Amino acid sequence: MENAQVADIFDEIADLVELDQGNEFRVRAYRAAARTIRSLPQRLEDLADAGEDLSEIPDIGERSAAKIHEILATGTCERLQELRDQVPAELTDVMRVPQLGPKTVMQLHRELGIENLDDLQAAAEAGDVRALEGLGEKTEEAVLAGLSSVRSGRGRYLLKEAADHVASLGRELQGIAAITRWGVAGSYRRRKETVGDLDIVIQAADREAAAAAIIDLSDVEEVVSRGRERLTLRLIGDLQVDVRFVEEASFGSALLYFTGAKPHSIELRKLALERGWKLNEYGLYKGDNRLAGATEESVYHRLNLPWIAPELREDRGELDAARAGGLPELVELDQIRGDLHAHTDASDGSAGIRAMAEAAREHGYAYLAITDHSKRVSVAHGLDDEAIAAHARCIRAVNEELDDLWLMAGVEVDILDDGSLDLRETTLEGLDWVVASIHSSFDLDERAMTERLVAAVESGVVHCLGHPTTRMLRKRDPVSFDADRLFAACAERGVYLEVNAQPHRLDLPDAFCQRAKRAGARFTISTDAHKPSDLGFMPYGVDVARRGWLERDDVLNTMTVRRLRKVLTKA
DNA sequence: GCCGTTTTCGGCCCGACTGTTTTCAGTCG
Repeated sequence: MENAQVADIFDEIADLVELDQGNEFRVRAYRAAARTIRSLPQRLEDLADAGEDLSEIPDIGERSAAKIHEILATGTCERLQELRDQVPAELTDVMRVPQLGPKTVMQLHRELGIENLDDLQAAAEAGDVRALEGLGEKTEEAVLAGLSSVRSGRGRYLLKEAADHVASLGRELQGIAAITRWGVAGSYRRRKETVGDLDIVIQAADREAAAAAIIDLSDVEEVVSRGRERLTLRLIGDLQVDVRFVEEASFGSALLYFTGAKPHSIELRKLALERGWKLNEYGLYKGDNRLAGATEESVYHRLNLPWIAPELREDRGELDAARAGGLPELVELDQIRGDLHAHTDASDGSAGIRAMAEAAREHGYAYLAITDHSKRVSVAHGLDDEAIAAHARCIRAVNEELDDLWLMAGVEVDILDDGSLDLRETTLEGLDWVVASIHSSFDLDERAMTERLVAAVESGVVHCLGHPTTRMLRKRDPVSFDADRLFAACAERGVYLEVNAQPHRLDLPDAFCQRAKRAGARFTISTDAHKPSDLGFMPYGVDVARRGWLERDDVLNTMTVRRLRKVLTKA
């Protein structure tokens, strides 16, 4: 069993305990355990088999260790079953309605018999919600609005969608005279693959004037709440924006606090407490005396830590690494020297070889791999052996005309159900660069899928595994495979794992990057461009890599063209 | 439920805002 599955069980217990008894500390303990389990470098199953004491793991005590053993042996645990008997499982959906926390949900359950979203909708429409003690008309309206938002599946936005909002909002904020300085915090700043809302920290000479001007912006649909410190808005399209006004001396501590992630902030506050200080969004305090706060660096520094990049702030080991002086030097966008996955109109792209090459030159790249689909992907007009060979001749002819760009003749070859490849070995051996990917039979069981992927890795003719989990954000779950086995195979055979930069893919996901790196694997970051402008997706791939702790040397396409040629010849 | 150079009990990060309230609980981040 994978760690992620064990972690899911702990998270479900946390959800149900929150409803059942509302002991927030116990809930937090279960969630901390789940988070730790997810980011554990080793498999729990292996540790258990080796007779390791699981309670030695941070955030895992005697009781959680016992539960893990039980889960590994039986696939579930008694505590979870008990909770499911006591609390209707669907109440956790009801908790996702904004404004409804555990207390209110249990009150609705007790007094109105509500067990799921449908019950809640009916009760709210009948006016039963407002009749309850402590609830009123406004709450009922908020519930109805929240229900439609939960049901429509809105709630999380792709990072790129959020970036588009930030760009337009930014242009408008720039024009407001009362605003001295602003910055986006939250999961957007941590470059998470999807974001729920935008957190913006604003320093303003005149808060009233700034707030009034912001409310007046054309994108704003509704003012959700408004106080002296905070302004919450809903934009057209439903994205929620939390604006926080801060003084100059607090700008850094506010940015730090609102960037999170929450567990990272809590750990920092504990470090302050250990020294008898207090950390909040206004600064780091010793009594009434502010020790730091104007910049993030000043706060980290007083806590005896180096500044930590936002992408790492997930409480996935970054604080221990920072204390030990072992933070990674994260890969940066300007270190990328080429793109190793791109399509043309020979398969399902929309531009010719030359147009793609031109676009790569505009990005300042030294190389671009043209990797059209193989025949199995018939909807994409995939190419057979003869067509691929002919296409490669075209690519090389164009390459002859270019003196500042290596246009690599490649392919994205399909991995068939049994792990064999969709083109002949001799065809693949004649190419500069071979990406192998899955585009069908996503529902094979873990064992079969692992065999399939490992077979491709061990074929000896593949350079890189394309979008390894094949997930589509908000649309398709990742396929299941034994990650440790696959990553070990990649490390051993020198096959690169692709971090696909398509905004709806972002695949390999960040947590897998971290694990694969520990296993000794290496990576590419590529856009999978289907038209020239798609080469601009590269920043999103770099974001994922940074969240996955990857450094320059982990990423093949940070190499100069000379080194790249050398490495590929050797392989 | 976890944790410990305040150590086996009694803590657990901290503040803003709203709604339904006469002093605060609940939710959110």
